[in-house]
Amino acid sequence: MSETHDATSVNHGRAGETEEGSRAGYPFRALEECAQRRWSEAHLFELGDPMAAEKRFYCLNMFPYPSGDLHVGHGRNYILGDAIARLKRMQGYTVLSPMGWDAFGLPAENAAILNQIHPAIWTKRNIARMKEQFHAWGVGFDWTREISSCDPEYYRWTQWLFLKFYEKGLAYRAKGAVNWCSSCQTVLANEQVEAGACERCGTAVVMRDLEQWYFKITAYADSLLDDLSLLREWPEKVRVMQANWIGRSEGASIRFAVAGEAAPIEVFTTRPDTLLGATYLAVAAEHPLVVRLREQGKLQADAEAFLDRLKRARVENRFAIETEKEGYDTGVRVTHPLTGSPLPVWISNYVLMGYGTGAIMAVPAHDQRDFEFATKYGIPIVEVVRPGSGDGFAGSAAFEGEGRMVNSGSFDGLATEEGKRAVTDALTAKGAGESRVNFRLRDWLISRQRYWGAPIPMIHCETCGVVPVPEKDLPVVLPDQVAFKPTGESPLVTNKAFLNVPCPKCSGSARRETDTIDTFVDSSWYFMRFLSPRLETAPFDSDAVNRWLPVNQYIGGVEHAILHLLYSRFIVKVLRDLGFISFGEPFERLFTQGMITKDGNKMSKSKGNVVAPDTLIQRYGADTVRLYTLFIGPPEKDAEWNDRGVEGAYRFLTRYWKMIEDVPVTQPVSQVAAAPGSGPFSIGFAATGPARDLRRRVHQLTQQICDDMDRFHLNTAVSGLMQLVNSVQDYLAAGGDPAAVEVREAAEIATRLLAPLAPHTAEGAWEVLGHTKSVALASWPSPAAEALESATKSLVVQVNGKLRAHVLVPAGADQETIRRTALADEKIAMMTEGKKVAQVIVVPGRLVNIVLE
RNA sequence: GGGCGAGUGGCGGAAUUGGCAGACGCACGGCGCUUAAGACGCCGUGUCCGUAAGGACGUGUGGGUUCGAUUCCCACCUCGCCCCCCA
Repeated sequence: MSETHDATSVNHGRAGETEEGSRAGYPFRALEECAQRRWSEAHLFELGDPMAAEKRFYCLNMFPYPSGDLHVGHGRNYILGDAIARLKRMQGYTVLSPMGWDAFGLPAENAAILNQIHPAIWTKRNIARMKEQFHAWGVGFDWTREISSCDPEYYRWTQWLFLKFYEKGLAYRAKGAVNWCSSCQTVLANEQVEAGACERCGTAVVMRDLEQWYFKITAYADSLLDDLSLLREWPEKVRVMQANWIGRSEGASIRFAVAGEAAPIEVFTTRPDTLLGATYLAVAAEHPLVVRLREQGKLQADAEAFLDRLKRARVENRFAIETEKEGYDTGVRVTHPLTGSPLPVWISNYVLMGYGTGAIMAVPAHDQRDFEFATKYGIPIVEVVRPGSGDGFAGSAAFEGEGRMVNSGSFDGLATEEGKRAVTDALTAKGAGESRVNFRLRDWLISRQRYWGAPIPMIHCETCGVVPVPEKDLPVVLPDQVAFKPTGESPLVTNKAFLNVPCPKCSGSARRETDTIDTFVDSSWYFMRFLSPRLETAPFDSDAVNRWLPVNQYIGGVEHAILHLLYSRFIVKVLRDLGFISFGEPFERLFTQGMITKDGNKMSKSKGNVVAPDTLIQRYGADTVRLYTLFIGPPEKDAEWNDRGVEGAYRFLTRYWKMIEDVPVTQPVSQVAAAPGSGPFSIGFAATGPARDLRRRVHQLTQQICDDMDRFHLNTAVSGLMQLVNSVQDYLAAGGDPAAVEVREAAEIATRLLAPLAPHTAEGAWEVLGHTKSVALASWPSPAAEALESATKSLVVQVNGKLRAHVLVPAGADQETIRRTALADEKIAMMTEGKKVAQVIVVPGRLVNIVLE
């Protein structure tokens, strides 16, 4: 800690030296420079040896994609995290608050294509710019631990992760349907598809089958779902979203034998009890049966036209509320597993290949979609469930409720739950099905035909097949020299030196995998790398990681509620099962902050409503921007930015600074109070009078602000601080003694409470108050019990629930005293005169309610 | 269609467990300071009636529970977000 610095530095230059000569204010610029120099010299934000820390707090903001300029909406995230980190530090924790860059990704590559600038240079430039902005905000990260996912020393371990997954059979290669733009000749992420068209060129996107790499996240579906219950300190909303995404449902798997085919059609249903009501099967256009029929030329000519139309419509209508159901009878017949009767197989657009098996048994009487389809195409409808009371299937709509089975032979009379079991048992006995749990979650497609990502560390050998790159050869370095113009293959194909390598197994000629790893993999483990960012022998130091994780507080946008947070949980679980770490969840407490809007819209460059922090910081100072950002509303909710509101925050800081300057410089209260033998009152706090009232008020507000901070109610913590400063001003305006020790104490408490929120100003104020150590390391205040004490208590008196009077009673008065005092009140006595009092409710410490008959 | 939120002054919002609705700030109005403007300071500011004292009403709508409801329950309306033919 630096103890020697120029104590007068912050007093130079009073306000007003900004562009607006008339503006009163405070010397925020000098304060910022002084405070930031001080933090940096003291290495305040640096963790040092992670194993040395006893009381630990890992506070993490989601690392950003370095897209360039940050706006005030981004700032909210980091200011919030910084405030929490600073709070925890003052509360005595050793805090780890690192920052890094999710630096691989598409925008860099698009910039390369558009502006002829290499993604690496573009990314580096943006990182430098954003780092400057973090500094300008006074956000304190441990920059000695900075990481960037596009550095070979980082992505080497992303590749290592891939190899470990591959070894355990959790990474595999398979054919899959992907979004394809025929004009750009490239695969698109779902996010890049806008209204069915390529976001860049507007060409209609089509689905195309490609060999892709997958991570087997479905193997962890159960534990990802079950462990959500351990995440008590996550927002309910996020847990629900993840549970829905995983989408567990119980039912049965049923196989229908296909006439003339060896492979049966397998369907999943949650209502096996309705099996006897099934009158047809429907399959998705991409279903293997359809593919097979096409290959064998068994489809009529009009079928091709139908499939083509479906495919196009699927893409175009992906955002439509409801699409008209369409079908095509394949002519194929399957056998009902229980009755043996033939059922037609239709292709329909309402069956999705991405869910279940891509085939359904259709029960028109008991599923609305099937009902609409059967009605349209004249397919028979058979009622098999009848409710105990109320209306069942009536012919105008499907009945989807529960009841007793009918028209189902020996199953008739069974209730829905019994029926499900009985039918499933019958199927199992025949070898035509069994009970089954189905998940909506699909395996994670991680290959990208893109340049700016970590190369998948695999080699394709003509003789040995797919061979992993040996661990010792990592990283597989991404070459600089490639052609960026999209061709349908990864740009890496264009670099022959990269592409052609000897096979690690047989040394024969082989080709590198040219796809890169989805950047979501990069960001699924970075929080562990921060503990040992330069380690060259492993992705992370297991001891340090086991000591510091799970992350105590994770902060980020709710838009990551599903993918990033689910993937991170998955990777952590796998690493635990592989024995690398000892914990199974990455983030103990999650906070998802709301968006900042402007004119009712999300801030974005395209909308032109971005509020840049730079000019605001220039004009009002970083602390004003920080304070307003926190004051704008509850951090978890969206909030509307209002430039006028910034003025209010500035005015407050100016008033606060004036208060600090007006406090006579004597010894700091904390030092006097720490003198031997001095009790709380021995340094001269008044026992009664305005100074006593001020002190009580200050400590009440301290209590409120401490609670608010702990509960993330930073908006009300700011308002509490405003009230604290106001109460000192009111005291002085009423003729209170500025030299009173209560004023000094208030100034000191206010400064420490302000330190996490407006750190530069608080740092300077602390110095003005005569302290030599940084306020960032001062102890967090707590209210003094004796300061909160009061001889009397004001209670509310209601008559019939309506506020009528206030009465003053001695603190701790018993119910009878309170009751008598209330009834004796002049106004209350008038109101109750001549009326019968039916009841008197006394809530000690709060109110009295007199109920008249 | 399903899930999750949210509806409080002119605006952002406050109200730990059911207990003084509108804290704090913005904006606005008045006054002071100023030649003036700005900045700053003081006062006022939910609606209606009233000169005032005071009173009535009031947290999306309707009902309920309660001595007491912004808070709990039921129904409805509106808005936002997410997943969307999930079998």
